[in-house]
Amino acid sequence: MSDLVTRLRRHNWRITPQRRVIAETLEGSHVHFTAEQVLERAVERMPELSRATVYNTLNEMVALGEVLELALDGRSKRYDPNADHEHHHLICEGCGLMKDVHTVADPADWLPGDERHGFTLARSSVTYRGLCPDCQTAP
Amino acid sequence: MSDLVTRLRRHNWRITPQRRVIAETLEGSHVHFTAEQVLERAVERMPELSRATVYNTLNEMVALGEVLELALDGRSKRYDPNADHEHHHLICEGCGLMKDVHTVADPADWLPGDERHGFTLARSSVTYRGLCPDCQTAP
DNA sequence: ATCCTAGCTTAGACTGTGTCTAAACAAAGA
DNA sequence: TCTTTGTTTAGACACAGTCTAAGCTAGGAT
Repeated sequence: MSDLVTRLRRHNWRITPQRRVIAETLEGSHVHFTAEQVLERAVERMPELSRATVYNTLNEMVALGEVLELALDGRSKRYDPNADHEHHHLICEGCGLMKDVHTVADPADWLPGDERHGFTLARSSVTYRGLCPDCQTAP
Repeated sequence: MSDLVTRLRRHNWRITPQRRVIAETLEGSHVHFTAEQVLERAVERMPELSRATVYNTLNEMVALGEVLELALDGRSKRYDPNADHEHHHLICEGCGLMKDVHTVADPADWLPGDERHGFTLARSSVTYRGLCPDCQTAP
């Protein structure tokens, strides 16, 4: 049973068969898929599923606050089902591998008041880039 | 005289009239333009400038390490001429306004060793999101 | 059970952003 | 001047994502 589906249901959001397949596909992997990758995998379980439904559904899950939308490379967006845990991302510049990581404190604490320009801060995210163990040895 | 042009020249990179106009357009503003915005403004000074040259030139300046490419919203990339100063970004979720900010320490210090998964860290960037003073009062 | 309505899904057209290609052009050195 | 190398150009192309109009489905009202 998908935990994401449970969270989505709490919003009184109809869980149609299509939406269930999409949510389970997203959550079933430990990497963060693009919309096309979600479509590709979800279609294996529901061949008539359309591209538009995948895009619509991902956008709605983001709007509900249960999925994070990551725009990290300027190519395609990636979707992260762990919106309920504060975390950040570590990306390999060689192969694109992405891992969730946790910092020792809230990044907002490192932004002094005179650097806030009167903004109210809602959220902060840190992106770390480097080379994963595989890409260090075989560049 | 554009400081970015000076930095670019150090790479033995030919400063053609087109490249100069593009670099000066980028640096002349305190906001971070998209490629299309650079084109739009640069064309006012050099009407025959082509779109391809703007994209090529921006990509080359990024490859030289003198301009940062920001992929923050999944729509278009933005280009930041201040690649020589370590800084981060504060974005208004209302109007999209983006400001450069400085943290009190290196974000890499906040990622403990057991969260690095064997990666070598090259760079870190923090994105703060919230509402700017204008958008707080007039949402 | 049937009908109605609201919302969901679909295929495909469309848009925006960026890349590629082939040809014309410019500059520097022999 | 001629050649070589690198730059610029217009337009075709590719990819990611959105929109539209039509059909479909589920659930409530009768």
